[in-house]
Amino acid sequence: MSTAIKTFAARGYYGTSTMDVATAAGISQGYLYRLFKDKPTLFAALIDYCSDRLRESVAVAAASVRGTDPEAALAALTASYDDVIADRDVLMILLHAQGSASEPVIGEALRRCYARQVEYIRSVSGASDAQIRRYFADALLSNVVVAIDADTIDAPWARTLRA
Amino acid sequence: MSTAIKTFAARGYYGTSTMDVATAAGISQGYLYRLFKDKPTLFAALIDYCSDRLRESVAVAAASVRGTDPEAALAALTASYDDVIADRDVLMILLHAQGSASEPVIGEALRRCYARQVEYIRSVSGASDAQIRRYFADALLSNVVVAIDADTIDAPWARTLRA
DNA sequence: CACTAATGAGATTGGTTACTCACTTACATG
DNA sequence: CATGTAAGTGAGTAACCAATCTCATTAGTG
Repeated sequence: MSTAIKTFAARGYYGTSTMDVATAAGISQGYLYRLFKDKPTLFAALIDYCSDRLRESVAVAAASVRGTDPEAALAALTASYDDVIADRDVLMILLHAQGSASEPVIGEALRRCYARQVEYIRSVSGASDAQIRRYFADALLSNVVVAIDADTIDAPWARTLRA
Repeated sequence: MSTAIKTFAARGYYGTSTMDVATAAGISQGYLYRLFKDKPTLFAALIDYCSDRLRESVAVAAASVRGTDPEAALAALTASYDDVIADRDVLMILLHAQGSASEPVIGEALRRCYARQVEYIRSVSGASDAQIRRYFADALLSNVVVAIDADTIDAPWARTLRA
């Protein structure tokens, strides 16, 4: 499962063949189709997996700030998000998923992921709509910074985009 | 050029064949390879085109707020950004490009686009790093909302994500 | 031991892909 | 008219892809 994520993370849904995934996972392509109905279903399963990882991370961070005000709680969640995307794979899957959302099964999985995340964050932080929106906006900017390697570039524009 | 954008916008770099693009543009696939060296070069050209569109849009909005304070200027720019992504194609190209940034030619084009945009916005608005970062974070959230069709969904999480 | 179900590999199929190339048309300019 | 060249085509090729089908191995059960 995590090998599949690594594989898809590199070149996305369309850019990765089922053979690539099977080889990386050390199984035959045929067996892959016994484990998953088809390619969209496989990719959607990876999104669900990433969704779980994100939720776990939020849960851990939320436990340590129970009872504080929403603003401080969100700050802690943002910090934990930066931890999750540090390994770059979960992040890239979500990023690629956005581009493959026209595939129905994938689009649904992605919307499920966002829905879950928004409501969970709302419930543990008690934040307002505007605050939650800011949280996601910051997270998405972090995504892009990592995706385009702006975090390793020493230029004014890159320094501006990262905090 | 704009037909190529429409085509790639639907399924991204890896999900769109050069044949798809040629057919949509009403030319033969062979001629496409006379116009562009190879597939990555073609896609990078589209990114440059989108970069130009974005810059134009910023230029127009900036002209009408010359001399005001940075905060108000940025607000105007954000509004103009929402106009640009209204047609959804430019937006989708940029979104897909993030997922194809591992392709060297594409990654470079994308970084060029961001660099240009950041510095241009800085120069016309005089905004601080933090303000510029907020501008981009908001823009990226708008991107995602459109990409996952959250703007047409009537659910609490979707309403939270859009302003 | 015999029977069955799960787990796995390999070959195959029908279709698509990026990219090339030999060839034509149209339009110049001397 | 001749000659050069830009604009354009259609048929290829070799590789690759998702998906399925067949066959071998293992494990468990009675």
